[in-house]
Amino acid sequence: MNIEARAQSFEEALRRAGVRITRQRAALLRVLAAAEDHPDAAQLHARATEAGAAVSLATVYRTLAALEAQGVILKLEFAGEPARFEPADGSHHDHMIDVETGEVREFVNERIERLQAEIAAEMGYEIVRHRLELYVRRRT
Amino acid sequence: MNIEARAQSFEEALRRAGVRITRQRAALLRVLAAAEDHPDAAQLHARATEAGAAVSLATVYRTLAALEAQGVILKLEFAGEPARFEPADGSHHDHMIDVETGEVREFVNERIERLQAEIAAEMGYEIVRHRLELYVRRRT
DNA sequence: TTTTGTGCAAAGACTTTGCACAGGA
DNA sequence: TCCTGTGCAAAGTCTTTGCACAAAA
Repeated sequence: MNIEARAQSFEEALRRAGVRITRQRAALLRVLAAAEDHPDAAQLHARATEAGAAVSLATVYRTLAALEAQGVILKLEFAGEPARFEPADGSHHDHMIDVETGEVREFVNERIERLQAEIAAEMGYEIVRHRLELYVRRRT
Repeated sequence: MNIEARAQSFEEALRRAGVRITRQRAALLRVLAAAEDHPDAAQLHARATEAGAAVSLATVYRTLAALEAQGVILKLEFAGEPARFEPADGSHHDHMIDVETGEVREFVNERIERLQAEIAAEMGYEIVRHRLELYVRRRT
């Protein structure tokens, strides 16, 4: 999905929620749509500013909250750092964080997903959501 | 392991680190050793106070940091709540959080552990630590 | 025009820290 | 005695919010 199309789908999601598309939000949606990493609120704010669209940090947080409520972005809360955000288009995946560089990589493993569901079921629960993060170091 | 024995092992760990055992720390270690749930700093503070041992919240945080640095307790950072702590005696386990009640249950699954290591290895990494949390709801 | 959004600064939640005094070893 | 620990309050970090003004629809 290209950047503009993704930004459009963010706009639709917000409109669906009865939220207005303002200059600030439009700019922020494009910054988010273009992000290939997993930026935090401050980084998104900086990128929007850099792109010439002044947006206050408060608005960044408010817009992120609205997008998250609509389920079009995901909030990632890794250990000991500010929350990061990513578009929620694709399929579910988990994260691997390089403790040396801070780089985040995504991965999926069907077997792990299945095992999680089984474990929960055995204990009498169903999974609402889960969080699996591998903090890793490059092998030498 | 009974409470006193566990508290003793905490003391030893601190002494090994060249940390003094003060009245406050001794009290806190006992509160921690007795905890069967996964209390946060404020709860530990309240329990110590209730037990008649006044400890400031700052000291609670400082002592928890020292214990964590020694590896005898683990800091759990679940989504959207203050950090919780648990003794690190037993074997490794992951956590299942009931989103309705906040109750935390522990579980282990050897297969998931192995799969995680495999995934990391395939991508050229080794795991430093990991975090697996299932946010669940009781099945109806 | 009506209603929601924005920016700012203040407040909030959790955690850490500087400093002067207290108290372990 | 010497040096670390303690309590307090202040500061720090990330995030949310009240309010008056601005701007979508």
